[in-house]
Amino acid sequence: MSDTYHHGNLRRAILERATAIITEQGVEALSLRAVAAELNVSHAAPRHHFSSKKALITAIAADGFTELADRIEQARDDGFLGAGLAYVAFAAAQPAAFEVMFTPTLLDTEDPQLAQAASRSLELLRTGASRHNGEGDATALAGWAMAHGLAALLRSGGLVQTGFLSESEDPLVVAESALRMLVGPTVEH
Amino acid sequence: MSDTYHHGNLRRAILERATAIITEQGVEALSLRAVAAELNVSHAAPRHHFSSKKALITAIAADGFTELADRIEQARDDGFLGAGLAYVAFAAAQPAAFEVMFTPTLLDTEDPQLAQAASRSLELLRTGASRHNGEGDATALAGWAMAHGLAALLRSGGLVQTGFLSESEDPLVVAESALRMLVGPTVEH
DNA sequence: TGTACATCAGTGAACGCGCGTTCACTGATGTAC
DNA sequence: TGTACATCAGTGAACGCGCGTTCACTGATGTAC
Repeated sequence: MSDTYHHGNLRRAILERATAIITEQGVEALSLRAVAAELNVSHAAPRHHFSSKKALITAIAADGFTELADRIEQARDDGFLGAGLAYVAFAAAQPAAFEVMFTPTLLDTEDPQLAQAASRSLELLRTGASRHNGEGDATALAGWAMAHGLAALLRSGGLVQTGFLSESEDPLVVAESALRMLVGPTVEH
Repeated sequence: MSDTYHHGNLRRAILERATAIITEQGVEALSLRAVAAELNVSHAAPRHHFSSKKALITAIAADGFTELADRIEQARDDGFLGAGLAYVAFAAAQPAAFEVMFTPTLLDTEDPQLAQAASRSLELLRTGASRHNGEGDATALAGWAMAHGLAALLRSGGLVQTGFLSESEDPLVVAESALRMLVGPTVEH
């Protein structure tokens, strides 16, 4: 594979390397040239797949929103709690995408793929949150905020650093008990 | 002031310009040279006040944590709700600092000023949240997460864009009702 | 089955640019005597 | 009050670097006939 002229799946490989760099060193550290170099490909090669750096980041965000939507959809039977946990689990699994998805200065917000994926997942978040327990938008908003906050603080290391969460605790368990405070002790489904 | 050789308070001026740039265009757009140029000062001048770009960002974060701590302290009589609202209000007032405070890749985490300011405000967050209503760490964690999530989503425009929040609504009112869900209908203080 | 050709995916040299950093310097300020 | 001097805060030229982008190119692939 590495000795052929054509890479085979350079587009996917670029997305994966870029994601890894963002995860490890943050978006500021991302450069097209570094990605190309790590893939042993000329620095002009990525241009056939992404017309600019912003386009690459936008694609990462769009993929992220798609995966997030899929996860929420899969958790739809678990209503509010399911949606919230799916959100936190997604952020933990895809920290790079999460970092980039909510930073509009990095994105081409006009991009139709991104716009569609984003609105699909936010729509699911909204309806999925209230479907099974008749909660209103206020609860959905509170749940989104809490899930988002948990995800962001987990990513930044804030929770562990302050001792709110010990290394050994499962973030999802903590997330569940936090989210439960919003819907009361009622047993769901 | 602009016609003297000495600027007078270049350090403060740099912090302010840098903060404005981050607020308007994100951290990625920040450069020492651009800040110096906007202040009509040679590009080497900032070095007398900040030894590197990271040091500048670290100073912004440290100032941010100090202001956050002050705000939480002032709201201490309002317990959990006060701390949460102070947090959201701070993020709304100082979006640049907020953006930078929880992105460790941008910071010199060894910096003693930063470390001290950060731990002071997180300590206040923790104790302030539980002081007046005997809530445990679980509620404090949930409150922090919710406040952080609200702040982040307000900053990214996510809440308005998805229609969860209309342009005319006061974010703090929304934040209060969301935070209240965590402590129940009980009237405080 | 074999040839011609269009298309796609890569190369590698070159560009200009803005960046952070270094350096020897100079002007302004404050203090000791 | 005046002079000498240390210190501080700025200047401006120069550095090397990595970046995104452009361009003419070439190798590989797939399809029409």
